[in-house]
Amino acid sequence: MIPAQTPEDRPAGQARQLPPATVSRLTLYLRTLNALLADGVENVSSDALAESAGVGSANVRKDLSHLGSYGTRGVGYDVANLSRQIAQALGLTHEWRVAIVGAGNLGRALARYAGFESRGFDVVALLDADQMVIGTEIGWLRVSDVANLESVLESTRANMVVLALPAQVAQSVCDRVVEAGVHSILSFAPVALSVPEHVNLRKVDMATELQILAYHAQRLQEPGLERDRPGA
Amino acid sequence: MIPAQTPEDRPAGQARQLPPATVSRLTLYLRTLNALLADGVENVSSDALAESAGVGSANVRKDLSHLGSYGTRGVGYDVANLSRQIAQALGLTHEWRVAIVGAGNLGRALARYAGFESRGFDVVALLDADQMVIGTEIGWLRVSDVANLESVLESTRANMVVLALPAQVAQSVCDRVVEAGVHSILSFAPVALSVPEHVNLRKVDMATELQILAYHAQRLQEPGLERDRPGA
DNA sequence: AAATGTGAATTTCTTCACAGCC
DNA sequence: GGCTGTGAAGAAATTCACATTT
Repeated sequence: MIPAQTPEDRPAGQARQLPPATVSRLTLYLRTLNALLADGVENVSSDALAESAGVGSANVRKDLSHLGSYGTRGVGYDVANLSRQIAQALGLTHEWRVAIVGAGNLGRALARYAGFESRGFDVVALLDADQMVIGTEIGWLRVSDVANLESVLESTRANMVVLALPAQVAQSVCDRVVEAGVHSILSFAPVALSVPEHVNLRKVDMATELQILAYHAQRLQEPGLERDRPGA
Repeated sequence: MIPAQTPEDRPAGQARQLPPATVSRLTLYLRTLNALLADGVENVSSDALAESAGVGSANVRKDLSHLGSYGTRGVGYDVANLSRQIAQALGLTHEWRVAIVGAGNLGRALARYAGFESRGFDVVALLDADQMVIGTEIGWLRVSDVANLESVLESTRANMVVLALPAQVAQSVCDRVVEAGVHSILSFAPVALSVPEHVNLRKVDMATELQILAYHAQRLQEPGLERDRPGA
């Protein structure tokens, strides 16, 4: 009978489900907005945002329109307000406590990465399986034994986990993390992990990125070598 | 008008431009195939590949069909052959020499990351601006002075560059890299870089990934407006 | 005049479903 | 029977273009 909810229905600022492509671009806009904010800039156009994110301006406007109408025609967007709206839509007003599993080269680099702290992500634990590493201090954290994963997650109330460990052990640690009730996982392990439906898993894979570059590079590099037909 | 050219036109093994989404999945299939190869498995079905890459099997078949018909109906794909075909399509038969700029935590982690070497990417140089770090050995490499970027890129014949440096200096180093003739760049700097048309730039951004996780986590966590209570 | 917000058109990507081959 | 390869259908994302507002 009554439609579930018309757009005007929802409390201002409470967007319904955003398209995935939009979500990832919103993070880019947010970064630009925060830089502008630091510079004291008050207004920004969709064109300027598009430029700094490397997308089209119509795309920016459509993305932002999913959050509501926060722009002013003829003027642009208020930097401070839009930054706030995006942060809220992305859930960055919550407190996120991140545990990093794996204190190898990558895990250590991540633990010290200033970008996390400055964006509202608190690194609350660093764990490893190597007895030589457990107990040492890295950054301002003491490395915990991954054998105690469950209790560390609980005592630190971590609600996100970053996996920075070898492919061989990634799945089993991942299972324990899920079992322990953490449902947001970012994996750097070069392997596909399987998780239950309700778990959010994202992957970052550096070798994959290089391979994609290789594909494009190769195609530029041999423009017409063995091509029977020159040009289009 | 006459269609440009039919698929049968192209020399076997010389694929036409692949859709971007396909390229990134091919890297996943390749990883699985190489693992199977190491295990001595000879055949694999699109279903099995789909499972290990976390996509649908029709998607796998469509992706692979862009390379040509390398499967056998009723049987599946020959692991060794398919691995070779994908590697070739991705341009991994070339020799890729990677220079890493920035020997901070992340740069060091990348320099030691075994995943690169094992996938045909040769890390040939590591550069930094810090006099305390220049000249020290990390992994197999001696850290060079980024002031000599151009000559290092030339002498090592690097054809890819990984940027692992702070946002403030990323653009200027990026410009020098492009000017020096390297057209494939993977950036870990949390900033949008602008490059000429013909340069391939990819970005990996850890803070962005966490923000996307935060968005999804928040939605699960939100005390449902019209959501069922998560009790099951 | 300037720039947003948005339906409509377009392109790209995914999924379906089944013919064809082993 | 089992599994690939692929047109056709469907869904998602992007781009266009312009009415609308300041």
